[in-house]
Amino acid sequence: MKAATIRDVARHAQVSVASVSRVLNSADAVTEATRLRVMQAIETLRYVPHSGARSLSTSKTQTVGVILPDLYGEFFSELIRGMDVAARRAGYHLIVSSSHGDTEEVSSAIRSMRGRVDGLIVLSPHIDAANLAANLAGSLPVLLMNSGAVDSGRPSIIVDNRGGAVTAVEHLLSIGRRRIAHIAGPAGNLEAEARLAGYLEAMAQAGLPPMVVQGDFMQASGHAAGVNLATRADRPDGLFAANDMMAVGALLALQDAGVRCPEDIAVVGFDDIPLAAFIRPSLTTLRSGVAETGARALERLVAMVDDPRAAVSDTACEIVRPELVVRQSSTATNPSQSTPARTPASAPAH
Amino acid sequence: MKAATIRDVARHAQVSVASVSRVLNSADAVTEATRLRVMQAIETLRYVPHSGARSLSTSKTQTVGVILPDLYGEFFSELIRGMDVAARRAGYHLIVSSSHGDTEEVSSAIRSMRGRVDGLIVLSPHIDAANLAANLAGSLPVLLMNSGAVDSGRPSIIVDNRGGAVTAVEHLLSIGRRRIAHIAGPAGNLEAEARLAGYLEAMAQAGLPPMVVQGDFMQASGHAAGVNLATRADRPDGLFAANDMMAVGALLALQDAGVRCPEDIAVVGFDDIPLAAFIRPSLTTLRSGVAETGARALERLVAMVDDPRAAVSDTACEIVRPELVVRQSSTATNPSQSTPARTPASAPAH
DNA sequence: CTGTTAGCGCGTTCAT
DNA sequence: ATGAACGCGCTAACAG
Repeated sequence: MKAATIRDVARHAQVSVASVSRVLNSADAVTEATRLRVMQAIETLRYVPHSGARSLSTSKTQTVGVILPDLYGEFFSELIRGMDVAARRAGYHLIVSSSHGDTEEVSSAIRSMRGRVDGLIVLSPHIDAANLAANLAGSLPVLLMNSGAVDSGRPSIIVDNRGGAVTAVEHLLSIGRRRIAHIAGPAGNLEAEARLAGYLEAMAQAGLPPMVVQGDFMQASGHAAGVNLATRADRPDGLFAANDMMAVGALLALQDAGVRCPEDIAVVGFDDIPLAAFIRPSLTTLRSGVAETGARALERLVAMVDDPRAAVSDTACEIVRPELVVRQSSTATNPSQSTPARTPASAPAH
Repeated sequence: MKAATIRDVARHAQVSVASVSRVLNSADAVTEATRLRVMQAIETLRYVPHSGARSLSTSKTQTVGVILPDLYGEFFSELIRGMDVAARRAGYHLIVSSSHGDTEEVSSAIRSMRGRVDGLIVLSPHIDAANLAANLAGSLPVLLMNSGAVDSGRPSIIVDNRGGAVTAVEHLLSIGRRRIAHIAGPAGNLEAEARLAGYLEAMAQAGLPPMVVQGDFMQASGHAAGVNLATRADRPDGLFAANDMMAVGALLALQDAGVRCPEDIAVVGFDDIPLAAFIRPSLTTLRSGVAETGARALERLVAMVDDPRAAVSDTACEIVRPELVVRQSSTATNPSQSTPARTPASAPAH
């Protein structure tokens, strides 16, 4: 018992396939009589349109592909959640594809998307991967995220990582911290590098020596860095981690080592994943609105898909300025230099 | 400049489309000479097969759909991550569809999948939604998850929620707790109800009166429940929350109210989401291996898709027995009734 | 208002 | 070994 096709319905309703198609998705005038007969046939045959066939005919899949480097952690889940709500609002489906480490995998993933999606959202924090993606996509609309290529001339959304990092350091300075360390993200990752650059810039600006520990965005590396920092002779009194996961890892390591936060060391993360508000002390961080950004990305891509003109005219690189969210982990302990707790402050423009 | 089709390649290589198709995906003998010419043409034309057209022709999409009630929280992100790795390993794509509250939305979502996927994984914790899904899918293979229908005769994977709940309560009893409360999940949710049933059963077994506070699986409801419990005259000394998110919410509320954990109240959650290990005190919980279960689900579905015989013979309902993971939140404080910390114990079979 | 027909891009017999 | 032709299920011109 195979699924019924439009022809089965037509035969059963004693009409042509065109008429069936019309009652299904056309505003074209159709006699109420035939409309009823068709509906009746659809009902009894339990007919459901074959979207694959429809896609081939209309060359529209109502689906967008999302290429991700990874799927681990709350950052990505929030991102997908944001895209998902926007997608269902626009009547689109979402096909996710992750774990694309090297360039080769990314290109293969993109190729396999052809004829399957109407557009692509590509998250590629590695050099060239973004442009590569845009090229490989052929005529498919592509929206780049966090590609680091601010002036690529391609539709993209990027977070002001450098500016956010500067804000983080300035915040730590404002509560009297001077020995500020940084846990960096993985080398080669454009976002990690931009955050490192911002940190270095702000430290230099303040005339302070930088103190960088290597990490890889994962919680474990943050923990290792925390252990490292806790036992140093020149233990820092401030810490800016390149993302929240590492900040949390460091926080736990410091606490286990008996270092108090924020008294002994104030900690700032990046992303504002939900977890940041749950741990104790709650984590000061830079909120980039992950879910909202994901939704925004999908909306822009859909606009490009729906309107070919938008696809060519949209050459904008939208920049998301992260917002400082002060929580317990960096609450001022020195009354003379206090910062209002839990009051989000806008990040300065850069 | 539109994308090249197989015909363009054929013309450019001076061969028929059949030959092009052969070099692409057939082991059929093809002259090395023509093979080279075709490859050459593909290269210069930057030809990429149109998977939509291929799907229509082969009636195989190499894609599976995942229908979820929600996409919020680490539970679902872990689930998708597990499915994603299994999918890419099997050469399949993943199309996710969430936010399906009522039955109507679920049915609509399933309908829109026809002709787009080769099979469906449906997570529907509401009554009938599961069977509904299986019916609506027509001839599509469907794998049900956490449907609560143990004996539906349909391929499914369900967690032994009742058994896990019993284990949780028995654990609390084993460390000397007697006034054990439960934060329940949303009414109508089969998983929540099974966990509640297990709690009630274990309490009755121990001859203790139940104490249930209503929740909805979200962190906020756990927090509210925590506030409630903290101020009660008969404040409990043990707490079993229907999932980790609520357990964490309750934990924070209790701490803010000055109630110590585990000294004053021991807490146990359910799921073992990553967050459970990060908070302090770390959370004792029942691990169901969310990512692994997701991967397993996808593998079974793919088996059904690849082998029609499997699709009919596979009528098994795989049961996942959650494993107790003891962490700080329930570490025995009474030396005479200690439980080894951080040593996972197998859940008893039921 | 309705039916016929030609594609959409590709896989696949069936001849040659 | 290779090519011509048909079909997958549906939409959209074009006639009638």
